[in-house]
Amino acid sequence: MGHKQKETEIATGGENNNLVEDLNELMRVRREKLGEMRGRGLEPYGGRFERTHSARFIVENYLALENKPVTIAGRIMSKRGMGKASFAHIQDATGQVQIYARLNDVGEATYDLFGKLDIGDIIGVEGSVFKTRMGEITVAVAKLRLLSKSLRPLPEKWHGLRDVELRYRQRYVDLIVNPAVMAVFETRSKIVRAFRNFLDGRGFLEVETPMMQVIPGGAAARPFITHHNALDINLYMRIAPELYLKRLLVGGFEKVYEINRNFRNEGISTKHNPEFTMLELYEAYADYNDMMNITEELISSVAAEVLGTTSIDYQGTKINLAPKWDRIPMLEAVKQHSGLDFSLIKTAAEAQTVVKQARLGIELEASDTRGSILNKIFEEIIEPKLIQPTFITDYPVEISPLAKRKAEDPELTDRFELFIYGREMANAFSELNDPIDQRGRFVSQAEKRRAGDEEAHMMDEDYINALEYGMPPAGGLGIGIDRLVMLLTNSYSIRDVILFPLMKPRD
RNA sequence: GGGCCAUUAGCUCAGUCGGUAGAGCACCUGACUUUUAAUCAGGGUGUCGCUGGUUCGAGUCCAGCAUGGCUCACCA
Repeated sequence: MGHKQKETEIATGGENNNLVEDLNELMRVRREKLGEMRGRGLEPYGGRFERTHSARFIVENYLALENKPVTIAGRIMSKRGMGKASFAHIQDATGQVQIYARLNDVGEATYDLFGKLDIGDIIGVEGSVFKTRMGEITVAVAKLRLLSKSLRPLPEKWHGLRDVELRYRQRYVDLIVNPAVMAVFETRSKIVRAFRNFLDGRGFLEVETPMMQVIPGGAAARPFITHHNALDINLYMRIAPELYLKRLLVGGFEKVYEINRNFRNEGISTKHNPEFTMLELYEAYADYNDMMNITEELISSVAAEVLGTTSIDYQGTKINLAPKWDRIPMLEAVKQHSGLDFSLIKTAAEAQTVVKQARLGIELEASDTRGSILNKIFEEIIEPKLIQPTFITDYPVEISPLAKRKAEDPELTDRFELFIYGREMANAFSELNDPIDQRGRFVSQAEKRRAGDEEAHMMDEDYINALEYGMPPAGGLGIGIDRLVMLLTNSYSIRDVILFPLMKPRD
């Protein structure tokens, strides 16, 4: 292997690059070509390049462009040399187009350069549009410029990059060789834009609230901790923007929303990434019924706008997103599916006994309350069955510390969650605006915390302070953007809709 | 964190009973002036994830570790 290293040293191209790297044959050859080009006065990393057309535009507008000059740029994705003429495909953001170089047309210097080009190199091409004998729309090269020399070989041309670990770790390669991946992220962008358009059109104001918080509130989750050096204090990455957005309602904003990242220090799975994107919106003088209506309209209209249909296929299951969606109170859903009538159960002790007798296979803890037991039954036996969009309403107060109690039953709240394909897609409620009740809820959460529940809410005195000034009654809604994008792009894993999902570092 | 599975060339993958490393693409050399997974002739480019162990001999068997996937737990 000694001789290989010596060659590598020679092959590194720049005069001031004396690094001896352990390069394989493929990379060594590319560096040699780089050095050779520099030696002939050709700069392999070009600058500004003005294009007149995109690949797709040329392919879709052949009649108008036949024999017309075009200037395009992109990455070489395939190459076929035939002696004194050569073909290649170049790819830009819109797709691929074939290019054709003929020795007689371009001259020896350019043809030689064309021959030296590798798959992966980025080039600019000036030429005219024609159709080959086989009928493929092609740009006949007149001038050629190397814009970026690629030093690493791309994955194979028809299997592409399959190794999921490499795909996530080196998303840039995934995007180059797997067009479907780029399409997913284009759709994601369209979905988010459609959300904003919808809300802006209804008079909502987009705002930004702190990502770094002194008290991480608004959800039950373990936060990430970080440190501010100058202040010498620990801060938490937010688990939700909720309490800040509601402070804005106190301040007088009446319709606000935020689409941004939340961070939760919990497990990673096909449905969980430590950072994920949430839409939260708040509307003063509205309630959770208004939130159900807006959820239906938002999701169905975004699907119609981005996908052109409200009837989608997710992992082989047909899902109909057209309104209206079922609205079922949790008590009723539990009664239907388990036969247990919680309206007759008044205490935690009764609930414990009844659930054990029913042999539902649900594990309970001594600390479980009537409401948390009800929720466990729901999550265990009903949630997975909610394939078509379904609102489950009226959640127990114990697991809803920020939601308004139902007027008819103070043990329940004016809250719903939306389920599609057995997954929670949205969570919303009539916001609790009674500062005294809110303080009581925080106090009982703080007790849970003391008892070891790391996910229980923390007391937030400033939030209580805000409520004491008076918050208008309001409806609030949260939608998990990543999960919605998964649904609308038929993606199996959340990692397929997040450009750079968190991966454990190598080594 | 538990269980199961995977890790071999740049990529996609074979590798039998433990006997000293294979294919396709890519790449290199040559031929070819409208090709289409271009074709034809020739060339194998490797720390078999890592560390130990068993063995005359380990890609293969055993143990530990690492990374990833699935799954359960936790969550959105």
